[in-house]
Amino acid sequence: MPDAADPAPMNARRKFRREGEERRRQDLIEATLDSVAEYGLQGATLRTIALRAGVTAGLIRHYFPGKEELLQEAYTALVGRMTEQAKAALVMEDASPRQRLAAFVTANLNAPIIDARVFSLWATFIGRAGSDPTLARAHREGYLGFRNEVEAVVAEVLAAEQRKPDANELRHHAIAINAIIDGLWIEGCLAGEMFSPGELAAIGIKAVEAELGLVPEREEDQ
Amino acid sequence: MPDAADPAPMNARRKFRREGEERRRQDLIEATLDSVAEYGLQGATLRTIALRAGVTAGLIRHYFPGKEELLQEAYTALVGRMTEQAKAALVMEDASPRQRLAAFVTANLNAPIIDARVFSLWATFIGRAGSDPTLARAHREGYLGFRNEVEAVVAEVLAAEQRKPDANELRHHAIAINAIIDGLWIEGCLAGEMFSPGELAAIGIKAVEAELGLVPEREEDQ
DNA sequence: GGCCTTGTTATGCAAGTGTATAAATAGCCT
DNA sequence: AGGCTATTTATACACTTGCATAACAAGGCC
Repeated sequence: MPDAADPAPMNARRKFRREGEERRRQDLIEATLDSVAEYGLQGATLRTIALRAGVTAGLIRHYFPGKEELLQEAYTALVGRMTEQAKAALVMEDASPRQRLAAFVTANLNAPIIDARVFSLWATFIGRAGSDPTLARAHREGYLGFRNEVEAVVAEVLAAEQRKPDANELRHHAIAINAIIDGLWIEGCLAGEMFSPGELAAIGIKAVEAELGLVPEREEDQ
Repeated sequence: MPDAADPAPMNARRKFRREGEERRRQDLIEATLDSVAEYGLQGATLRTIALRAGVTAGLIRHYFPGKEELLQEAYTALVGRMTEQAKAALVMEDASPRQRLAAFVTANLNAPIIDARVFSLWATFIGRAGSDPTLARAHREGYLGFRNEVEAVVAEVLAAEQRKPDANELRHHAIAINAIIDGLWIEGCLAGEMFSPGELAAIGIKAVEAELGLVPEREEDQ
């Protein structure tokens, strides 16, 4: 599509800038995620991605062996970002284990983790995990990492309450809490406008504390 | 392109049987779901679907205006089947509300609802809900129907315990329980072999009863 | 400034896509 | 049994897709 009203030679070769390698790869990956989120895997063609990245399709092959690899790298980048953000909420200094757990739940049930675009991406990719071992492994690792984090905090919380759960108990708590967070995350991503701000987090904290058998805090302590 | 050296008529027209209309549509929808589950939306081409259904691609156009409509009908059929199965566990005569709730949780966390194929389908379609209003509405309706069922049972359970929750309390319980079931469902579908049989259901029941503040039953009562 | 490397564009191609249309035949009706 | 009709197959087509290759020019280097 040449620009119609242009005095300069119509079939002039497109101007371009040379970006650094890392920058270009990053841009291409981001454009890929955008395209997948918006149009799905089928709509994310090399041309669409290139258009979004502001380059022409051929360039992609300069940075990636093929489309498959681009998609895999994009997915890896996505899960990396997700788990990183999620875990970031756990590094609170001088906070009680219980507060850290609550903060963790809250962080996972608000923006930017509750986000329709990220959810769309997650669902699109995870739907292929059943038949794509690469995706399956990427997910498995992310999931187990997340659950281990949960299990660690749970152990701290219970220890602070003088309770000594055995390994299986701990595992079950982690699985359940993980499920609560995942389930609420999905609900929030898919139908965010059905919940008032902070409502999901409040529901999540109450559910998690009930699961652990923690006695509700008094109003003024919160 | 006639085959020159062949005595028998190589290019004989393929034999076929005429199936009833409803049967054919059903077969085509099933073949579509199979194809999507196995190859994803991009891999589910008309030819792939037709091959799986044992017909040729052209026939699809005889039953559906286009691929788009076929996919939508397939998704509608899927969510219909899912919610139907889920709710079926609730129609237990002469069982206490608490037993019915437990049965509901158990049913949702075992085969055939815990199923990698169904999950793959769900994820693939739901990933497009963000940009496809038709899919979004189909999901929304299924989700709300499910949550209303949950809310109804929860109300019965609490009533049986002489507790009178207000509307908001009830809603929050339903949202949390829905999340627990969804989250465990995902974990089971994605990594079923990580859990022993019945383990997810046990975790789910405990979590749900904790959420509702039900006191654990004594061993011999279970 | 003029070259040289290589990031980038442009063009081409074979395979596959959804859709349209024509040809055939299965199976019901009389 | 034989014709009719609508289901089904077969073929064609325009278009898109991922990938390959050639032409080009941006920007560092001397």
